[in-house]
Amino acid sequence: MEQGDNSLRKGPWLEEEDEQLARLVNVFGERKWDSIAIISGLRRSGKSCRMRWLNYLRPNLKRGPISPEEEQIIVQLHDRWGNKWSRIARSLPGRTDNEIKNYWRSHLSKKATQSQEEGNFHCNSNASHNTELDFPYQTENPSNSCNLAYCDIAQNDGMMVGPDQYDLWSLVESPYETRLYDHWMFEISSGEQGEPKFGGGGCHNGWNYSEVGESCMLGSLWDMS
DNA sequence: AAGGTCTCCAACCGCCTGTAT
DNA sequence: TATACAGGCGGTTGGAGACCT
Repeated sequence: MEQGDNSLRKGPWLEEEDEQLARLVNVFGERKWDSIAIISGLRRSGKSCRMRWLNYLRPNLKRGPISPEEEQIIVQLHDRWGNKWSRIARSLPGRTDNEIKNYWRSHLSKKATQSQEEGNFHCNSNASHNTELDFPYQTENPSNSCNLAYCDIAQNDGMMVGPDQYDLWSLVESPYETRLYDHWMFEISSGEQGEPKFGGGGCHNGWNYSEVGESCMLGSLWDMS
């Protein structure tokens, strides 16, 4: 599908293209995709570069089949949010929205249709109140009411990690991170028990949380510093 | 073994939103 | 405030491999 010298390349990525893109992203970060596309000399669109990075090259991506636990989470969150794949993906570190979308279409949509016809496919009350299913990254320590919001922030910054893998305090080591941390702690402490400050927040099993990630993203905070 | 069909998934497309000027 | 541009998102497509007849 290549034409003249000025035409953009399409189709599968070559190994050399992947390497070149990864180099550029490591230098410039996950932003300015059009610029990265031009500088790289890959003759790919910025969108194509972004897609390739997010869905394939990004570190910490999980490979391999979706586990039954992940499937359960997908089903549950889809039941709650519908086709909000990127939002669902935020709850599954290492999985991409594209991957989840594909998995849903190929594995779960039929199941859902069948079960709905049988009247038993729905987020049942047991599942919807199961903290582990709702919030898979909750740690063993319930005294830390920040886990959920913290996890969401990490994912919004493209760091696909859970609290058990990530050093919470490393967030406060640079100026912008300090602002993020201050903002985050403020939002957390502003939420009242059982009364979420943001739409996605709430109180589960005595835990208080708010989905700070939706209103406080690192990208915008960078610009504040 | 060969041809047809199905499944999966990487990649593209177009629309929408947010941000910069 | 208006406009242009970049990025994000969900829907769709096309190709490769698996499976079936």
